[in-house]
Amino acid sequence: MLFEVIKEEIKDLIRKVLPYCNLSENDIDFEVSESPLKEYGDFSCNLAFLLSKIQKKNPYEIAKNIVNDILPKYEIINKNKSLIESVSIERPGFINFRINLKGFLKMFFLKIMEVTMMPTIGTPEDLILIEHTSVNPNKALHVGHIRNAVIGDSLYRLFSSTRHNVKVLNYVDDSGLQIADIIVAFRYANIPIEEEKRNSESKKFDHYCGNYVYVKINELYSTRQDLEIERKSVLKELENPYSQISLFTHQIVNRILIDQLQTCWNIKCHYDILNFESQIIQSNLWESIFKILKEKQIIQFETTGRNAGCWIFKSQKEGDKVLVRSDSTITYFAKDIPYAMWKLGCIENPFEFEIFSQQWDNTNLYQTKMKREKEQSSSFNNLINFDKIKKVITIIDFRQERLQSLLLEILNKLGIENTKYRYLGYEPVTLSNKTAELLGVNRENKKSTQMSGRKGIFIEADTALNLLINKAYDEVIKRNPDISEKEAKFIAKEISISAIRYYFIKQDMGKIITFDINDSLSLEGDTGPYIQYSYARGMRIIDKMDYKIDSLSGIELSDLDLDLLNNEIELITHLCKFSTIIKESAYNYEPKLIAKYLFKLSTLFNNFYESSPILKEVGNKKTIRIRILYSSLLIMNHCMEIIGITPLNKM
RNA sequence: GGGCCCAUAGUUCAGUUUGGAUAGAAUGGCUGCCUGCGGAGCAGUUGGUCGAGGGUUCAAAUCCCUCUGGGCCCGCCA
Repeated sequence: MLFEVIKEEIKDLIRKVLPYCNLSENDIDFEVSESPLKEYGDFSCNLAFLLSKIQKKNPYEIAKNIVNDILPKYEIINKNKSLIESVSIERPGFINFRINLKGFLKMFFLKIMEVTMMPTIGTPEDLILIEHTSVNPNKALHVGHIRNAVIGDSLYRLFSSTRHNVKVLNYVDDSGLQIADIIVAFRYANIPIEEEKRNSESKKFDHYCGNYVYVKINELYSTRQDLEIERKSVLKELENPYSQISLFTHQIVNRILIDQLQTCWNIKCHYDILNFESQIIQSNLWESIFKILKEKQIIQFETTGRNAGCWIFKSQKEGDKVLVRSDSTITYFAKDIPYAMWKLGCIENPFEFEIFSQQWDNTNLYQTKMKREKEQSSSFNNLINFDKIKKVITIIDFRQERLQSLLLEILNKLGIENTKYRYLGYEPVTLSNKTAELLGVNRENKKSTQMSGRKGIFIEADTALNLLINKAYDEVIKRNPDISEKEAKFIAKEISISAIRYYFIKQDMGKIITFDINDSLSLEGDTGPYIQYSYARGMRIIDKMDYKIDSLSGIELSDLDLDLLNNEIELITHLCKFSTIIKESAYNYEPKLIAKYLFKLSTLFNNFYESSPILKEVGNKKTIRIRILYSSLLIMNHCMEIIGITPLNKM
């Protein structure tokens, strides 16, 4: 906040210079940025470089002219009121500004409440829908799914804490091929529903289905053609919600889904609504949209060629895409169209909302159900106000990017304003060679290995989390020999959640993450636990303080008191960027910016901790340091909340 | 064949959207620092022709072109 104020002041000053160069504000798009080195002052402006293009003169000469002639001649800097202390020029033509340090620090301590406050960006009126996780309900989540969930959940936290109204959706494909495979396994391949020998530690049904049943049935398909035929019939029967198969499938899906959600809840992900694909099919939304697509001639019936007998969409860029097969069943892609339109609120909502279960944060998780007669209808129907939807964000693997752009193309042709619809793609998580070898995969000359549920090549999310918990538990016991087991377990779990969430959030979404079961699960360095540790150290000081200060209300200080150490100034400067970072992160949908900011903050805080003792300090110096301490912890707390890291007082 | 993404220190990555000054972290290696508010830490040191070549520019890791290497997508699978 403060940071922006200073930047604005410098920009204002530059704007006043412009007329003397025969330019107006609209002619030129100059920039004021932080100087990379202290010797160059605090802020730099690139105006002279831009002018040199227009005036065809040396940028250094132009800068010299501005700083030495124009600024003093017209008394543009008001020394008494300004935070700008001095202006200098540097080759090859930078105009550098040094701010008045004492003035800046005074302002910080005066406005400390504003600096540490979470900025408000949205209004509760703006409804944002975020869809994430959406894992097929036939297996346990693997580490790749965690990336999706953590990105989505952090965005949910980011938008919620900046005062938006956010609802989180989780799409459950309970009528597709993957669940059909599990059903075939149980019904036609004599694979028992209950695991007979519990030789694995896990008792979770999703692990059994993903690790054994799904892999086994895929092996069987290659030798038993009868099973392939059964799969087709299962798929067909799933379209009828009252068939025996559908009812059975419903039970199996629910068991797996609950186990999957348990994993997500374990790492503190929040959801609001489960959207079952079977419900979308039942709603007959597709039929009405199909009709419109035909009427508007957005799709065509193919009579010749390899797609003969299908309804297809001819995309400008992406070629032909089948929506309705020649046997009149609809494709996965086609099902996405009504769902997207429902999310955007441009079709009448056929669903009501029913409680599915409670979740870890004591909120209700709802599921969509077909609307019943009025007198029976659920009381949760205003869960989503479809008129207020401002943004629909879908977090997906980059591999589905093509389908998403096809979807946007169709929405566009339907005349739907598709700027509200935003898909956020991320590159997948692969396994390092060492980790792949542990799973019995041998691929030489490869940098990493793609995970595959079908082939059984994956690291389960629960496995990774449990490994971390054990590792953290050992560390907690080592450091706190007298701790109760219950507390140690609690702390170990919080540490591992922070480690795993931070690990998946800090990296750029456009980069493949190569997961290594040993190297990726670190508790030191640029990690979540490091951040928690810094926070815990800070909290320790507050515990030991002989008196408590009750607020962060601003204080006025004399120049003498503001003789701070470099470490302290650096920390304060960083604190002042807080709201700027939050805004940037929300604007660009980039939670990683907050992770980066938070890590730097922790590092600066640790420096402060090492170099600026508080408890043994006295007088104003102590007051100042306590305020730095409090504001640091407060901002750390805000950022941790967004990443989903629990602040700990002890670890 | 068409399209998208990636390549920066031994390793894992920031920085590329919006060109800017001496390319930053973490980790590993080496060296220090606990009678001090917690050593999951701090300080120091080691380590880089920014995949290659060309172009634009006062200025290129960043923009443009070509090439190389790696990954993904292009199903009547989901």
